[in-house]
Amino acid sequence: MNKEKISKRTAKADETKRKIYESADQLFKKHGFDNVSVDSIVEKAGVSKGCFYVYFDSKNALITTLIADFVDTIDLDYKSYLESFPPGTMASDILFSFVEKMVNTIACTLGYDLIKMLYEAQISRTVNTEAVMGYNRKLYQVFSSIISQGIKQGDFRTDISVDTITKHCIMAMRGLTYEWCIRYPYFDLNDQSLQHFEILLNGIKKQKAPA
Amino acid sequence: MNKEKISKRTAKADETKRKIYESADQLFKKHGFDNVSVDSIVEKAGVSKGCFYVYFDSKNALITTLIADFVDTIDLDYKSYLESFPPGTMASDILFSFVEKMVNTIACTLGYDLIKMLYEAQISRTVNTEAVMGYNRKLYQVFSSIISQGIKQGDFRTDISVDTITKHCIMAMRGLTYEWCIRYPYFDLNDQSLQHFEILLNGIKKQKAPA
DNA sequence: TAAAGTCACTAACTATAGTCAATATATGAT
DNA sequence: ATCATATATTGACTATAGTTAGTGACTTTA
Repeated sequence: MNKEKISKRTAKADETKRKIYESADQLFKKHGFDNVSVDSIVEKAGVSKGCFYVYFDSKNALITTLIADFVDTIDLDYKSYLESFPPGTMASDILFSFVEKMVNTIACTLGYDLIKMLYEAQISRTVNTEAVMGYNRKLYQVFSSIISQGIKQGDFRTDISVDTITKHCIMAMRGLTYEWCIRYPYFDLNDQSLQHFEILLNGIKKQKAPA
Repeated sequence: MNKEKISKRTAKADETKRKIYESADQLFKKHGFDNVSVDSIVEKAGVSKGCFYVYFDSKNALITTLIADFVDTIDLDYKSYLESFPPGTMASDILFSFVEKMVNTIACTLGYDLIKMLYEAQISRTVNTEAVMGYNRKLYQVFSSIISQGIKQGDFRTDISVDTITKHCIMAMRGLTYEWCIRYPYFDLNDQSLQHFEILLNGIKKQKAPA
């Protein structure tokens, strides 16, 4: 009976959750993830600590929610970037451009602190990062369509499924990003990613007809 | 004047450090990294908490020391494994066997808990993991010699340096391991690694003479 | 509209990593 | 032997994430 009802009570609850979320967002942007405590978030939001844990399972969970919301925007941007290529463009060219686009987003738009936090959250597994690593993430569709195109153009191998190649590519990108995180700032994500994908792409392309 | 002197004092200090190290090792093996507090370690070792922080910078630092010690043993094992191949074996065959060997070591000998802890420690960067990720790690030499052999045998590309290929291979292995950590247990490290290296190796091999 | 029930919220609590000023003890010089 | 110095060690302290029993406000039901 009490489903979907916007009562005075639920309205207040939504407002409380929003206040916590906004306060955290502002504090994180100002001081960085590592320098903001739950205490400072709830103080700014004007609620108690226990209240925080009603709406978020953990500090990491809140951070991951923030990131997941961002990822959604990012993936939409990726999608429109992909659609900006004129039909008939070689898939391998698109792939390289797209890798550069991703690298730029990771290193510049999102930035080291945020990405490091996300990768830490992912591996600590104290929080559900499905939105970022789930195979239904829009990013997989974007990659998938590039690979499909390469196969249609007769340039890519056909003995491995589109789905499999897609997963290996995204895993490689994640691996590169992890390496960037642990070696920062002594690792040029752009150079290394392009070099790595040159090798990987070479392994995905159909071999030239043997003699 | 007081360098390298084994006095009653330094002997006791060494003994104290060893006690902490051993106590931690035993407790970690028994309860897992996540379920052992610094308090419980110092209690078992019979020293104070402050004393712990004289010998180890953090709990993570102690864990990483334990892991680094283990890694040393592992790398020696890798080296002797490599030397067990008869001269003239194809480098690409060695590479695949070696990947399987590494996967087995990671998943079975070391195990999920330990690897997850290491990867968390690496990315949190609250501790120096040079021993594991430093380019002077023995593992790089082992990989390097496989790649060199492939080039000598005329099977691998020569337009990228041995050093570069080595780094990309190890980074790929690290990426696979990271993926295993975040998707455990729904990710078959063995299958995925072999499949991934099939692609990567394909990209490293010299193309068959074009028609 | 009054009682019963549900839900948002509080604040004091625990657990645990890490710090630091004070203390105890070994060593070296006179 | 005695004192001064260096160093190993202590334990009470802070900081911070997360828990929980309790309270009061809102909603439903009779």
